This record gives sequence, structure tokens and C-alpha cells, in this order.
Amino acid sequence: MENRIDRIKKQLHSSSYKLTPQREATVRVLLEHEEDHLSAEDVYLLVKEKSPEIGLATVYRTLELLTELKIIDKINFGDGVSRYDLRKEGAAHFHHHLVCIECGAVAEIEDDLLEDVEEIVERDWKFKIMDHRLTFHGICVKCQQKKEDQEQSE
Amino acid sequence: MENRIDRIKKQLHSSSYKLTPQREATVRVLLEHEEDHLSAEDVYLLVKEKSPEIGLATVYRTLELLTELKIIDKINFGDGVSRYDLRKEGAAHFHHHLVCIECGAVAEIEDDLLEDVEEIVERDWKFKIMDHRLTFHGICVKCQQKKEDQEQSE
DNA sequence: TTGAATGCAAAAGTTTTGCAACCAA
DNA sequence: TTGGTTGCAAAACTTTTGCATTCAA
Repeated sequence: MENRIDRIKKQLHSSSYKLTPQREATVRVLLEHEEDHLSAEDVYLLVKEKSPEIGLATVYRTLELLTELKIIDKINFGDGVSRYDLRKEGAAHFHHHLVCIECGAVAEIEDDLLEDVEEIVERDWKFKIMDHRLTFHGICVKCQQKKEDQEQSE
Repeated sequence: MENRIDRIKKQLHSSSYKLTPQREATVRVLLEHEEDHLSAEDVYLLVKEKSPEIGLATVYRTLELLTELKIIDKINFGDGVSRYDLRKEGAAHFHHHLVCIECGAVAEIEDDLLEDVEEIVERDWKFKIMDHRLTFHGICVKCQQKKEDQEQSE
């Protein structure tokens, strides 16, 4: 944890930004909720628990900064808010998501499943890929199970 | 064109909605701009050209309705607006996008490049896929060319 | 001391909602 | 008549911005 904070600190410094207490508090919240997909408001409320004096604008500015440095990725699942996701260390590309349309759960896929597809796109469309966003919408295991149970009891 | 309007009319009727003049005007704009990725505001302004009495709220409500019926897909490229894209007739899945980070151009890929990936996801993650969103961010041919030209003249 | 960073409040921008009026079956 | 649909305006939200103040090198 402290290691990751240190490395992020260095990343900021190398672009001549400072890791201020507010930024550190924001980064800590992101690290503590690595599995979640927090909105700016979510992050703000969580940071506020430990650092009540922080302002929402600062959170937005920090998230923007971290996105720019590719420490986090900004993503949108179609509800009106942007969400932020820590990029795994050393990951060349943004990971993929499985969004359950029944319960809203979001799972992550770390494996890069797009290598072949990207090769095709770069070759056939002459498009130089820098990043990608891949999200599957469907029904998670739990909700599939729930449905089966319901059908049996009917 | 009239054929497609008729089919959309039937789709609406089969869910007991009407194809009102305002809805038809909206659908026509979407058909006439199939290649574009219009925001609600874009659609509103275009519809207003021919039907000046229409309200923005009606456009939003129509786009929501068409999305629900899977006639159009709502998509978000990371600028603060939702955009709407006609689903190709008979297409099982939403098509993919190439967004140029230099000039903002958006190209579409009709081919379903995800068949293999979806098979893996359904098998390994036991996730029942209903839909997907795949967008590549990178540099389009034109902007690559522009960059090369710049480098040569330097 | 100086530029970067912050907090607050206001502003900007998108999307939704309440409601009276309208319209078609 | 009745329920769906519309237009308008207001409201609700998310995100950005202006500015005085604060902070750290």
C-alpha cells in the first residue's frame, strides 16, 4: 500500500505535480476500493470521512489529474456518471468489465482478450490503437442461479 | 427508407406505442444521419429544422423509447454527452467504434470481432452476454498521415 | 516570495420531471 | 372519455470555473 503511494508520488513528481494531503487522501480511497467503480461523488464522500475539509472540486481536479497520468481510467457504464478505476500496475491496457443488467454488479477481467482483435483492427483499418474500452452487458452467475431457482419453484 | 420507417412503426405498435409525427421526425433524422453519432441536442436541432414546434423533452423521451426497443443504441465516448446510433437491421450485437484522439472522428466497424472473445467469457466467467460495447481510442489514418508530413517538413 | 493547489460558491451543461393542454381511439 | 403524448418551464444532477486564500518549496 505504502509502496504504491510512493510510486504514485514519484509519477506525480516526474510530471512536476505534488502529492498534497488532499491528493493522497483521494489516492488512498481509490486504493482501498480497488474492486469498486466509484463515481466522483462516491470518492468525495469517502475522502470526506477522513478529511472533512476537502472540497468536491478538488476531488474532481485530482481525478482528472490521475486520469491524465494514466494512474486511473475514467469509465462510463451508461448511468449518468463517470466512474474511476485504478489501472493495474504495469498494465498496458485498460481491463474489461462485465456489467450485470439484473443486479448491476461489475466484475473485472484482467486478461487482455483483445490482442488478436487489435491486430486485425490495426492491420485492416490502419488505425493506431492507444487504448480501448470493452464492456459486456449480460447476466452474472448469481442472477442466472436466482432465475433458475425461481423457475423451479413456479 | 420508407420501408425502415414502416418496420420501426410496427416495432412500436407491437409494444403498443404510437409512431407520432414527432417520433417519426426524430426517426427520420436518425436515418438520414446514420453515419454520425448524434447527441440528443444534435438530434433536437436537426428535427427542429423541419418540425420547429418539437420540444427537447420529446426528443429525449423518443430516444429513450427507441433505446428501450433496441432500435438505437446509446453510447458514450467520454465527452459529457450521450450519443445515439442506429442499430443495423438484423444485427445481433452493437457494432464497434474507432475514436481518433487527435481529430475526434468516429469510425464504425460492422464486423463482429468479438465472437471468440465472447465464447471465452461465457465459458470461463459463466457470464451470459446480452450486449457489448467496444471502442478503440487511437489515431486514425488521416492523422497518422498528417503527423508524418509534419515530421518530414521539420 | 512565488507559483501551485485548495475550498467555496457560482456557473455551465445535460437530462429528467411536473403539469396543463392536446390528441387519437 | 380515457390514456398516451407533447411542450414548456422548472428542477435535478454532474461537472467545471472564477477567485480569494492557503500552502509549500
